[in-house]
Amino acid sequence: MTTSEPSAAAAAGAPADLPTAYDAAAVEAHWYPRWNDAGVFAPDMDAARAGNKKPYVIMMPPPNVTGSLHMGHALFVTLQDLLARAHRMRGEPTLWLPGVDHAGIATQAVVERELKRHENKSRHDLGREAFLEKVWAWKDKNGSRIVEQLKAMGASADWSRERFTMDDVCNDAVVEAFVRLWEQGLVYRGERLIHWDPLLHTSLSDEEVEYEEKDGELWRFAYPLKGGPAPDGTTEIVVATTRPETMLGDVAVAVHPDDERYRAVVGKRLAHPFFPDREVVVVADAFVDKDFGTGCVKVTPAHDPNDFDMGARHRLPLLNIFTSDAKVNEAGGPFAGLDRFEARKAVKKALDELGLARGDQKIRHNVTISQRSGVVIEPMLSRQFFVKTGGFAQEALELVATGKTRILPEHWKKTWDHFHENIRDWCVSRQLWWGHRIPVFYDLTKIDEVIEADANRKGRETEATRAQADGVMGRKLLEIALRVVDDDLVMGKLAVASRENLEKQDPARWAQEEDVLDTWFSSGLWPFSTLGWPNQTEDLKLFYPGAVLETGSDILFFWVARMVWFGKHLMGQTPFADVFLHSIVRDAYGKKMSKSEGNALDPLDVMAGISLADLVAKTKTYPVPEKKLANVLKGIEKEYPDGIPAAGADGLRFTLAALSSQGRDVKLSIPRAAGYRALMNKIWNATRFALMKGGTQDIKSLDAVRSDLQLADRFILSRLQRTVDEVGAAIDEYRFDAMANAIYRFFWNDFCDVYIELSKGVLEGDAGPKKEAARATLVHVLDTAMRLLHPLCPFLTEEIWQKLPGRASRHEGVAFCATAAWPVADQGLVDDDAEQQMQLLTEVATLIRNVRQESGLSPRKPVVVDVVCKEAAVASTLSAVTPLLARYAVTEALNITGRDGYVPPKLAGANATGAVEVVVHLQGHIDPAKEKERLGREIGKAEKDLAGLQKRFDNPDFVRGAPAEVVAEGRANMAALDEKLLRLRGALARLD
RNA sequence: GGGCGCGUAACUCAGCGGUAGAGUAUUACCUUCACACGGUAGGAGUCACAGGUUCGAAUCCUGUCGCGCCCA
Repeated sequence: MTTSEPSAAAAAGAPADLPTAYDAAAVEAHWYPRWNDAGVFAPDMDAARAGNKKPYVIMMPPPNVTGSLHMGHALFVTLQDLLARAHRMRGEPTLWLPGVDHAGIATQAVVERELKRHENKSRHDLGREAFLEKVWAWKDKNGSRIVEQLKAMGASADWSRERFTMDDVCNDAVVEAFVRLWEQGLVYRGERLIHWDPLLHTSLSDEEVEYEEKDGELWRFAYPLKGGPAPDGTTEIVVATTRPETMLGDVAVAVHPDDERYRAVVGKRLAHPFFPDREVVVVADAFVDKDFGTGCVKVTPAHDPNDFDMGARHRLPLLNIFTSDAKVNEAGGPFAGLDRFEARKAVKKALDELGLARGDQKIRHNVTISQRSGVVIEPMLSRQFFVKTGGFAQEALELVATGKTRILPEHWKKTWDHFHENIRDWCVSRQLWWGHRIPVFYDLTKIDEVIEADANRKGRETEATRAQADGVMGRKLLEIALRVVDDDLVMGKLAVASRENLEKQDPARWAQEEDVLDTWFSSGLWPFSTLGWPNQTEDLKLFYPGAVLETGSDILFFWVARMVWFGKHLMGQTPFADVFLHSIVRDAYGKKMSKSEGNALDPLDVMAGISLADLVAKTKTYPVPEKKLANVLKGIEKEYPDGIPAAGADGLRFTLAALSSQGRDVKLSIPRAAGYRALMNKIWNATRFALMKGGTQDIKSLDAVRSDLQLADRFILSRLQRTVDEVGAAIDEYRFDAMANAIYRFFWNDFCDVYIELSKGVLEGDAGPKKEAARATLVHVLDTAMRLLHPLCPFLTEEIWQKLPGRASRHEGVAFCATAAWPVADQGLVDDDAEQQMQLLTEVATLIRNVRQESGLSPRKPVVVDVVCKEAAVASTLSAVTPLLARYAVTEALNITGRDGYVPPKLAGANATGAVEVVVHLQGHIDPAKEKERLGREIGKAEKDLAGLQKRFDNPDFVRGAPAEVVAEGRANMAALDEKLLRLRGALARLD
């Protein structure tokens, strides 16, 4: 590293040549590679090894390789980068580890779609190996886009440690984790009802499905009783269903045990209209809702979760009626081959023709939708691999309950608990190719033995024994065996989990499981797989566990929970002390941003700016439904009539942080972003001012001028210390909005509006200690403020910090703002007196400005003003700063006087607080009528305030019950208002 | 059906027991030599509604309505 690194603009010439507007794009392009090349983003390994300061570690939530930057990414980059940069500046060895996720289903779907479009082939046409080659090629070509975009936002992640969930390091961790869980009995293979996506041909986890409320039809039909009427004369049972086609798989009808209406039929047999020899029995089960529909529920255990449970309770058979495409299979007799929705029509028609239809009614009901493909999920009975979640859930609940892992904002704790208290085992196998192939191997030499054992146990021949008899062998036989043989036999005799690829070693004997693991299995290992686990690497020792996991609340279950389970189980401790969940970025109307809604804003467009025309053109490329498009475009034209102005990376970051409160969503407001973008420019120009007016030569250190500091200097330095504390606390509490606001207030209101305005006089005046003090203060404040703002706005602050004169002596051997020391408040500079005096000064100035402005005086017209003080202390305070006040309020002559013997001029405008009355000489300018009107308004306001206060004091309990200081404050305010009113009324009287 | 969050100025949001705040927008004036992505001054809110607790409620409690999200 070198301190003589010239910045782009510094090289361009003298500070006075700085452009008058901040050019974000140029600055951003300039600094990012310099930081990166200098190794700023990597943790300080020596410090980490020394162990004096605890390393600060954040694992970046790996974006999908298929993805491109969206607002959710922009938000997490902003917040995580902010944390990483702040802690790095605090001297903590900081690791922010980035990476990308292979995103199994999403990526495979994208490549399959491309394959179909360009070559009109399916993945099966290519075969597993060739297809995977395609996916890897696609990943290599497109996978870096998202990384480049993260960098464009300023992400100070350690790219030298970047990981991919399917690289060798992560892959080893997945295999190791799976094998361990298998050996511990925490993974099992079993036949369960799972969510089946008939389009993607794979199982999904409980978390990968969504429920959508839709209009539907509750359709009724009758099952006739077998063997004649029941004792009470009942001849049929009418059931109501939204899925008539599933009656092909019905094995029972259930009624509530307490339901008088059906007491006589419980235990009776019903006639299945299409399968006379099939048993359909009436059972009593408390699950049934007596008041829903007819109070009778058809039971299809193989295609409905509730029915599955009921089936288990009543030992009912499972009858699968669908193929993997969700078409009716051979069990559906005459309906075999029909798609489930066609089958619905056909079944209804057939039942109608049999005279069994019993009417219908409209109903709103929930339909289960695949989050991945959007099609209706089919609950299917299937053999899959599951992770036992009971133990993990207990540990997860405990970690959070005891505070070993904190979930923030706290209201998410309940959601966490609820999820873990109701969790079911996790289906981790996916019928995909892209992903981690499950490291389970089947021993082909044992197939015959296992099949026979299975048949013996069942006491009948099976599909497998028949296949054996037909001479089927090897993998073909394995496939059948895996479908048929009891799972405990497979687990116990046929299958092993192995770290070695047994199939590669001995393909004649071993065959690897075809399925891959759920993407979240590998993501769950992310906090330690990325550090080299299971190898005991130095990184793993130094950087596990992490400090905080920052991510979107939408993946609390998918990801965070899994990391906690695996981290606790495999590493022995929670992977992070804090979980901070940021809100979901929504549009101005609170809708989730989504391309198909047409309301997605591209962070890059907000950074670089985009015209209305381009924005419209871009939206047209989004998959917005035809019907909606016109409305969406109209909305855009209304929302962004002038397009979106370029906010720069820093502007976007500041906006996202400022808007990220503790609520549940962030509504991105472009007008508000414009305000924060203006702040960037304001900061830039304040720097221009400092360099132009303060000069760059021989800036003294603050210590050297400490005894020469004037009121304005002391004021801004005091405010700076408070801001340093506020910002530090805000970061520690994850109150990023508070951080942004504290800086905004300090920079705009305190530094620019007050300090710079007041220091102009000194800076333009003669050389001397006061000027030296002001120059030193100016630079010191900018230097500190830039470091304070750096985590949030790294580019702007680096650019400015580099330009500040005397930097080398203040920060010896430090090359970047990014590596400079984090500001620490100097309590010796906190100065209540200075702040109070400055407040008095600005108040008085505002009184004067108010009078002159409301009187219609030209702002540049100097006026004569008397400031009449009630107390001598106030008078002396103001007298000491007369030049400042005169400048601030643009007065020609300023007379600070006591009240005794003061005679106001005949024609004057007046204003007052409790402490002072300002009298503005207005001869020749005044319109007495207007002035009276203005005074009347002022009096009215004061009276209203006074009345409010008076009301409190009218209640005797207030004085008795309220704390003394509140009462005292109220009294003081009342006295001040009384005084103010007295002065204003006096001024009004003088005008008559 | 259960849970969570939110309803404060025209918009986006802070405040969460002591007389209502910010940014944007808006009105008037200002091409003042850091910045018109600017300055100065102003206008703008029965803090969703109804009860309750309290000397005092936007803030705590209960209920109602509306919006959003999550889980069944």
